[in-house]
Amino acid sequence: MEFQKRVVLIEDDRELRDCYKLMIKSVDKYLFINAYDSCEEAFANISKDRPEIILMDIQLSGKISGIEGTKYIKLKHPHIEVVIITVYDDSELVFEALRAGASGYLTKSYNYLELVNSLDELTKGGAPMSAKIARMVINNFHSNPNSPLSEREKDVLKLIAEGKSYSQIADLLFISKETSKTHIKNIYSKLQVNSKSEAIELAKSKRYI
Amino acid sequence: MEFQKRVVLIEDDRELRDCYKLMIKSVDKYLFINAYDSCEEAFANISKDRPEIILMDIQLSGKISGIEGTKYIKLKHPHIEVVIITVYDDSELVFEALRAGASGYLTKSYNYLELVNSLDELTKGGAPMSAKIARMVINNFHSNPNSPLSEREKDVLKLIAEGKSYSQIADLLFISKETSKTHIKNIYSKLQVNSKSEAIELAKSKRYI
DNA sequence: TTGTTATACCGCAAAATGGGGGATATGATC
DNA sequence: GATCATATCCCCCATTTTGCGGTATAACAA
Repeated sequence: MEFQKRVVLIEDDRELRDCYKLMIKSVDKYLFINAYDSCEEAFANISKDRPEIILMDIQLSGKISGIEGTKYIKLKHPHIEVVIITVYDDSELVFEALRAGASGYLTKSYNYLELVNSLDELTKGGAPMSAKIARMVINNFHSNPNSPLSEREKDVLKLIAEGKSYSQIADLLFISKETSKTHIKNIYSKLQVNSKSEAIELAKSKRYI
Repeated sequence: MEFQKRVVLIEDDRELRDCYKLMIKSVDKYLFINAYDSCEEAFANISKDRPEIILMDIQLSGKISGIEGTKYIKLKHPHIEVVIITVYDDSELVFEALRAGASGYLTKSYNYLELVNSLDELTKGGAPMSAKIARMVINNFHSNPNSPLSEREKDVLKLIAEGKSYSQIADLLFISKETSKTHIKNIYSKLQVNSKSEAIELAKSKRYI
């Protein structure tokens, strides 16, 4: 049937693989094409399988990790939606997977409804995420409301972080070069640092900007 | 009842206000405290109301916008969870709201289940988002797989964007200063620019890094 | 009244930058 | 086997930037 979404699964745990397979097969909207236990195998068959959605485990026994695999897929077949399924919710791993091009990130569960809802979310243009992941992703945006920097100083520091020089900042903010230098001196003194890189590092780690 | 979450609504459309009020009142888990049509009024009563969740419209008739209001709340009462409810899904507005400290972002709907599910998501530590918003947020992470830069060059450019000097980059990557200069020269030539700021600007706008 | 913010100026020595040149070694790709 | 991309390293040089030391004014808030 043409309206069905073609789904491929990459997961090296046999039990989980069978479980997901059953869940997907039971829904009309999705057409379960194949399951592989490594990216290598999946990629060898990708032209034949023509998946629209790939469910990808992140820790795989093969040479290619789920993150590397995601990068490869988005490079060669950008229209394919990759959803990560994993037990790991380490923040760096999550953000790496998203940077690699994943369209969703689910922490493993045998819950039937959760998986099907996630596929539905994806199909209607969403980005399925488990609750904890969603919070991590949102928190990534939050800036610290207790920044010691004034609004103007934040403006200046943001431009510093974009690689602008004092003179460029002056031009962009319609102030003199000396004023941008003064702002930067004040920023350094507030943050107790004495170079651009330290200021950027501290401000980013504490989310002052 | 102590287990109930205290909810305050800030919304200046009377019809929507009544609608949300009814929805929230109908669920045992949530205690509808009050509805206001401006941040000013809500803030005047915040110590009395002691809300744990604030549902906030983004375009308000008062002087304080929903985004300003969110900033204020997260500054003075960081434990309060703010969820934005709005008709607008302009990407800059969404990201501004999230940077301001919002824990969720819902595009308005009179759908009962959607609202209650969202509050439940929030309560269990998630970040409720409408499908389209979730995708916008995730897309914000995606890096361009067609970057002309090599992995090493990306490493170098990322450090440039952190304000590091050639010598600092050399130390961090365990290469000589001359090598970092060579990488940067190659980056400039690939991106057709000739300064740090141009390289950062172009690379960020095209998501090369 | 004191403090913060935003603006502006001067001088100076050290550091960084951007451009020019050239070099070697390792892979992959053709 | 030739070519290309990548990653590493070196030299020179003029110009700009940076960081630090000052000082100063005007607005506004606590």
